[in-house]
Amino acid sequence: MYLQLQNHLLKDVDFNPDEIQAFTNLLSHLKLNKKAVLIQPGNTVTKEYYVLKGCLKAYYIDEAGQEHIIQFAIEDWWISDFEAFFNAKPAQLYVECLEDSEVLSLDKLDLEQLYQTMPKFERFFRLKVTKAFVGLRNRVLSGLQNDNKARYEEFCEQYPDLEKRIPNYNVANYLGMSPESLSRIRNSI
Amino acid sequence: MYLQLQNHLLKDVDFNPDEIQAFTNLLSHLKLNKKAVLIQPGNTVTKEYYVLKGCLKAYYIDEAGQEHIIQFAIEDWWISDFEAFFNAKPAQLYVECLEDSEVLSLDKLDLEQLYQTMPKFERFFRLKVTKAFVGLRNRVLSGLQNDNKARYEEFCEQYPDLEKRIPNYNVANYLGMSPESLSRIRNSI
DNA sequence: AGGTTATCTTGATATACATCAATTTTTAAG
DNA sequence: CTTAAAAATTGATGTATATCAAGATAACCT
Repeated sequence: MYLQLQNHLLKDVDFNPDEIQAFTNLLSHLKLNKKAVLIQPGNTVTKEYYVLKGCLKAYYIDEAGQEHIIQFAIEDWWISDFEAFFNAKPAQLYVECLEDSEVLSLDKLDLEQLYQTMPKFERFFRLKVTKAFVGLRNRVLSGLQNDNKARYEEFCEQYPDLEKRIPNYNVANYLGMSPESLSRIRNSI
Repeated sequence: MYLQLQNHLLKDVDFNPDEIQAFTNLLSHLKLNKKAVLIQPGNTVTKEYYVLKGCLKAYYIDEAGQEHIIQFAIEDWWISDFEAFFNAKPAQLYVECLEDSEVLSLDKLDLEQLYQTMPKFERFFRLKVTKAFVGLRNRVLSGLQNDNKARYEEFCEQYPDLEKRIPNYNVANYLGMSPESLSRIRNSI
């Protein structure tokens, strides 16, 4: 049984074994290859994904064909097209594996039911979204405040594990700069 | 009794009158003048604020003395230094009135207790944070994707009321551009 | 291993936008 | 109303960083 997930759950809320069991019962285990696509624009997004192993990215492709990475996810992170998931809209994002990965998928309807029977999960996910919200707020702030170099250094401090695992041009994209610029920055450090 | 707030609450969750009453009892009504400061860096942030009337901004001042606006709030919005509020850290932001305003303040401890007795409020604020999260995610995306002009146009579409009420240089700041650039953009439309 | 594709680097050029400085317009205050 | 302060405009200049192009490494596949 997913010890990793159990620790993840208990970090924020003290669930009892029954609750953890109930939650675990809702999950499906998926094994995915690198480059596998979990979500595509237009899809109905009924799942969010907890990463057991591997690395994924969520990104948007604009009208000009440019990719924009909104989120990475490694072990212990959740990923989805959250706007689509929360608001039952068609997906706007791709969610794709950057490495061979294993994830647990959680269905929205199952989750809604769980909220009714076990409100502690409402708390759990409120706390989760709150953290994600604060993280995004700091990303916005970093974008307003820092130049490319400072933003990159901040990224390395904040996500040292990510920086090592992810192709450089993906990091550049996430930070809103060209791969060439990132290369020059790395060279100058 | 705050009809405005009542509608705000009922938009997302169907509270009964008792629940609304219980919630309302926790709130304090504040009247504030333009330029009044609700939160300053270093403060312990125990409150979040619901805007009945008026307009406020939350902003960060960096080491270089530069202001960076993270959030505006007008009628029906919530504002605070949410990172400090949620994580019980010292404030990093200022929260300040751009107009004479009236707000309702909600204390964190009271809210925590309310969550225990009436879990529907946990749901309400989960939904609130979720919306805020999605909004920020779109702000990040807009920053990655658009140039100054496109970002400004998007802002005007999304917050037509704000655009009219707020000094131009505040809008520019929020969008991460210079007031001069915004002026030229406005002239070119 | 050897070849093919993906990723990273480096230099030259272009450009969006910031910054600086001065003026005009608008708003506020006595 | 008058004057001062705040906000917006306009032009001239500078700079960070994108883009384009080509070559060098590194990773991947059969």
